[in-house]
Amino acid sequence: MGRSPCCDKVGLKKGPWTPEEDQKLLAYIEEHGHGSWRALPAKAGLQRCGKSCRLRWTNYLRPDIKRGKFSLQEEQTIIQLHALLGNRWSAIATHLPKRTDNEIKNYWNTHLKKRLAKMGIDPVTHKPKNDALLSPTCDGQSKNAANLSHMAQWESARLEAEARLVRESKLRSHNSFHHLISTSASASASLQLLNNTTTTAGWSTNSTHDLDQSPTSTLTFSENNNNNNGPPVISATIGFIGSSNTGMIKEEGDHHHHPQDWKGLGSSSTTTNLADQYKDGIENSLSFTSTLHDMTISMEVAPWTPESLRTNNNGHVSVGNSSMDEGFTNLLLNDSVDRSLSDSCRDSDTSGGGGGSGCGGSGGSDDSGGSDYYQDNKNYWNSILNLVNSSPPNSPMF
DNA sequence: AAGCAATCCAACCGCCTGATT
DNA sequence: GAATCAGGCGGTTGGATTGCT
Repeated sequence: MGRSPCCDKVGLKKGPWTPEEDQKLLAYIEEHGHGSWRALPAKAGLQRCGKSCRLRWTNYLRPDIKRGKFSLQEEQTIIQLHALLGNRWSAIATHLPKRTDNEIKNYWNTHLKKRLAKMGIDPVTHKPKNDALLSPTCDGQSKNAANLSHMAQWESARLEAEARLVRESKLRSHNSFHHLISTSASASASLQLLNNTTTTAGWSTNSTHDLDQSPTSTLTFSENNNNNNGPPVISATIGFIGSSNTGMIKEEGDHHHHPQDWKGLGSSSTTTNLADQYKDGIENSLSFTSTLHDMTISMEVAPWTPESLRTNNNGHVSVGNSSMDEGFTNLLLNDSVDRSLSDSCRDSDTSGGGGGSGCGGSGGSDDSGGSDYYQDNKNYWNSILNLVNSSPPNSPMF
C-alpha cells in the first residue's frame, strides 16, 4: 500500500491560486465537467495536482457557494448538529446549503468553539465543563446531562444504522420513488458494546414491513418511580420501523453495555455492527433503563420534503420547530448571557429557568429548577432531533 | 506610525474508504 | 486477497488582515 502524494510531483505549483488559474479551472469545468481530477490539470493547462484543483473548485470556485457571514440560524444549525455529529463537517455541511465543510469547520474553530468555551461549555461534549465540580445537590443534573448526551450519541448511532437500513432497502428495490425517502449515504455505525452495569439493551423484532412505509422511529421515556427513595427510573422504549422486505431476527445478549461507548468505533474488527444487523431488513425495538426524569422524544425519519424545511430569504435551511428558539442553544448564541453554569446551579432558587442550562435535577431539593433543566435539555435535544428529521435524502450524515 | 498579538481562512497534508485491477 | 487508484474527509498550517497598545 501507500503511494506518494499527488502534489509531490516536481514542477507542480502549490500555494494560493492566481486569478488566471481560477479562470482556467473554471472554464475547463464549465465546458467539460471535472471528470477525473487527476487528469484535469493537464487537460486544463494547470501546473497543479488534481487534489488541489478539486479543493479549489469545491471550496471556492463552485458557483453555488454562499460566502460571507453566517446567519443566526446557520449558527444554531451548526451548533446543534455538532452536538449530535461531532466534527463531521461534511455531514453538517449538507444541512447548510451553499456552505462548504471547510468554511463551516473554520467558522466553528474560530467563532463557535470559543463562544461555547467562554460559556463554560465543553465544545466537544456540549456539556458544562464543570460537571465534575458540581456540588452534591447537582449530582442529579450531572448524571442527567450525561445521560442526555448518551442518548444523543446512541440516537446518532441508531439513526446511522437506520439510514443504512433504508439505503440498502432502497438498493434492493427497483422503485425509484424510494430514492426520495432513503439516504444514499454510507453508514458505518458500528456499535461496540462495552461493559456497563446501568444500561441494558436488547434487540427484538416482531414484524416485517412494506417498502412503501417510511422509516419511523419513536423514542419514549416514561417515569417509573417505584422507588421512593431513589431517583426516578426511566424505562425507555425506542421503536424502529424501518423499510424492510425480509424476515426478522432476534438478538439477545450484549446486555449491560453502554451506549456512550457505541459511537465512533466502526473500524474495529471486534465490534458488533448494528448496521449489519439491519442489513437483512429488520424492525428493531430496543429498551433500556436509565435514571432520567420523564421525557418523551418522538421522531420520524421522514422523507425530505419542502414542507419539512423553512427557508429564509438567504435560502438556507432552518428548523421548523419553535423550540429552536428556546433553551440551551439560544443561551449559547446569546453573547449577552454569560453566567456560569455552576453559578446558576448555586442560584437555582432564583434562576427562573431562563436559558436552559440551569441547574436542578432529580437529586436536588429545588423542583422548579430541576424541571426547567429537564425542559430545556429536552428542547435542546428535541431541536437536534428535529433537525435530523429534516435531513435531506442524500445526506451523508449517518 | 510602528510593533505586536489575535484572528481569519485558503490551502495543504495525511489518512481513510470504496472501487478497480 | 493484495496492490493500486481516486476521491473524500478532518486536522493543521501559514500568510494576510485586523485590532490593540
